[in-house]
Amino acid sequence: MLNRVILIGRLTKDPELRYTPSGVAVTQFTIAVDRPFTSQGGEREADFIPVVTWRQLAETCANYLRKGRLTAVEGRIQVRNYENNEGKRVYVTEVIADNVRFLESNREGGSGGGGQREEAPFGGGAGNASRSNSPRSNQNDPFSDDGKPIDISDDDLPF
Amino acid sequence: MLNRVILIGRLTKDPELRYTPSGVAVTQFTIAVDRPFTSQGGEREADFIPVVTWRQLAETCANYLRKGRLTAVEGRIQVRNYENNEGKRVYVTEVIADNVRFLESNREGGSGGGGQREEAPFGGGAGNASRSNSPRSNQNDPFSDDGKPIDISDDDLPF
Amino acid sequence: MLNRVILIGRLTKDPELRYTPSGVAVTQFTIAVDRPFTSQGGEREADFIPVVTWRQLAETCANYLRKGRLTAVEGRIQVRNYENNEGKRVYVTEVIADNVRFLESNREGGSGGGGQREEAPFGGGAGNASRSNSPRSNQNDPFSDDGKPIDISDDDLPF
Amino acid sequence: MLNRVILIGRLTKDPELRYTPSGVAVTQFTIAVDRPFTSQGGEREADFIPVVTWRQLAETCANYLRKGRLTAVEGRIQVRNYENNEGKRVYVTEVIADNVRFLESNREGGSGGGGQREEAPFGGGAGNASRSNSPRSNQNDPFSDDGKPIDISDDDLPF
DNA sequence: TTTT
DNA sequence: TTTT
Repeated sequence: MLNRVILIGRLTKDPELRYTPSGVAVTQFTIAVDRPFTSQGGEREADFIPVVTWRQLAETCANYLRKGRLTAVEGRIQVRNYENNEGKRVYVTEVIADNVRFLESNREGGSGGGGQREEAPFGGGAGNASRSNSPRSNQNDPFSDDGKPIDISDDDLPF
Repeated sequence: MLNRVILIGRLTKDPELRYTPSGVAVTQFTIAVDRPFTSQGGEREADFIPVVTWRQLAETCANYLRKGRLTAVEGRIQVRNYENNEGKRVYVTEVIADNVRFLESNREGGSGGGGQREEAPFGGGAGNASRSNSPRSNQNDPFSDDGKPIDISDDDLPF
Repeated sequence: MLNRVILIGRLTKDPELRYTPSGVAVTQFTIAVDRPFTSQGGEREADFIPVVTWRQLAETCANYLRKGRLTAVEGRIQVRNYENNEGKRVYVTEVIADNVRFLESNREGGSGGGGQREEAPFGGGAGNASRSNSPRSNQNDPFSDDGKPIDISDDDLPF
Repeated sequence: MLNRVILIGRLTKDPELRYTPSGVAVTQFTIAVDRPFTSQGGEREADFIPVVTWRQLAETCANYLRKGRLTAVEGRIQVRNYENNEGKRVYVTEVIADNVRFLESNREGGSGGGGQREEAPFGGGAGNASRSNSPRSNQNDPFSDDGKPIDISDDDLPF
């Protein structure tokens, strides 16, 4: 009846833009959110939370977000489940974002390589960009159950 | 850096109160939150979100919450992971609640059987109750990976 | 850059539906939210927070909300200011709601008098109702600075 | 019953640290939060929202926050009211923060003058600093009704 | 596996 | 000015 999440953290990798069979943009990334306390052993800990954005917001995120960037995410928790190849039900919890704020537009030093270097639109979070992303292995993708290709279908389209 | 969740929904079952080896109370339940839209097929859908409470809040929740009750939960997303008996890493996402509001204190008609019928404290959510809960099978526990007993240890203690 | 409010409380009165000069619906009400602690003197206290809804949500709120009803409100804080008749700048803080959940659809006993008794749509908060509201004096309107008629113009239209 | 606010914006001035008669630290500042849309005239607009922090968080904010810094604030809405010198009731709405995150620890260029230049503690938001702040005119203080000294008393102490 |  |  009400389901609201707000996160501030840093991207663990560059975002992944894909398209559903019918051509709708989806971007996934993981945000690392430091916990407000240390573990019993005294180490800093973080939660690694998968985030999904759709349509224009997906394009904008793919365009402007990069690994390491401080980012605010607003959305709702979604719990999907599917049967894996061993016939076992697997639960996947993600945040479906409807608002993403880029809190660092251009990180000093950049993320090293020869990536795109686009400026975020004024204020962050809005925009209407398109982008042809290079293919990428999703071997360590937190969204996919290993051995099973990730499950993006038009059935998952929210709103 | 910031991690905040607010949910309003209904309990899918009575809550489960347990104790860590060192005697700290933990209560788990699942809250069903209706999505704000229907699926492509036109059915109403819901997300089933696991919630964990600790210490005194755990005792209060075990005392006053029951299956079907409308409840507000405030907390943060936590992603735990462990290796299951096949050596595979399993991710468990839960909401660690620090505030729970009982939006229906005594449901008309009750939940049928001969359960406890305690009144919630004025305003809901506060209180300082204790309770000796009868043992309960955790066969259908949504928190446990089947075949693996649930993993409540003092290491999970937050705050 | 991000501005999010979630409130659960009770309406202090029936909501007030009006229309801007160009015919856009606006509904205002005040929600009383109990504080989580008592005052130094030991009394329970509450904050009385003005809420504004626009367009279809305004119509639905006017139709289904009534004094005393437990209600969840999601929106953003807005601070308006204007010059009053003594030339002094007055600040008005309101929550502009984009999501309202009716947590009690039909209160047992009703609100006494011969008011409307409409049932909320399944799940609350959605719906597409229209309603011809009778004129109402705004003598005790919490939104108006006394002596000054309330200031609803098309300039205030959000989104 | 539930009252939660999350804001991300920039400080309009350096924060103001004071002490109640009994010696409790209070820090006030205003955060400017850009609206997600432009006004009818096409200008960017913002809400200027007063924030209050108490005790140790007050000391930390006074120590590390400065005019212009991007900041996340988590708290609750509080509506105080008092009678002004003309016998009129004045309502003051503030966000009482219980969590503040410093999203920019040391702004490039600084705020010009010869202010303190302390580094924020790792991660922002924690800390236990003390500071003797120089007196400051509160002529444009959004918290004070002009002509009336600001009203910080031990009665306002939350939690 | 699920609540109304 | 206020809700239960």
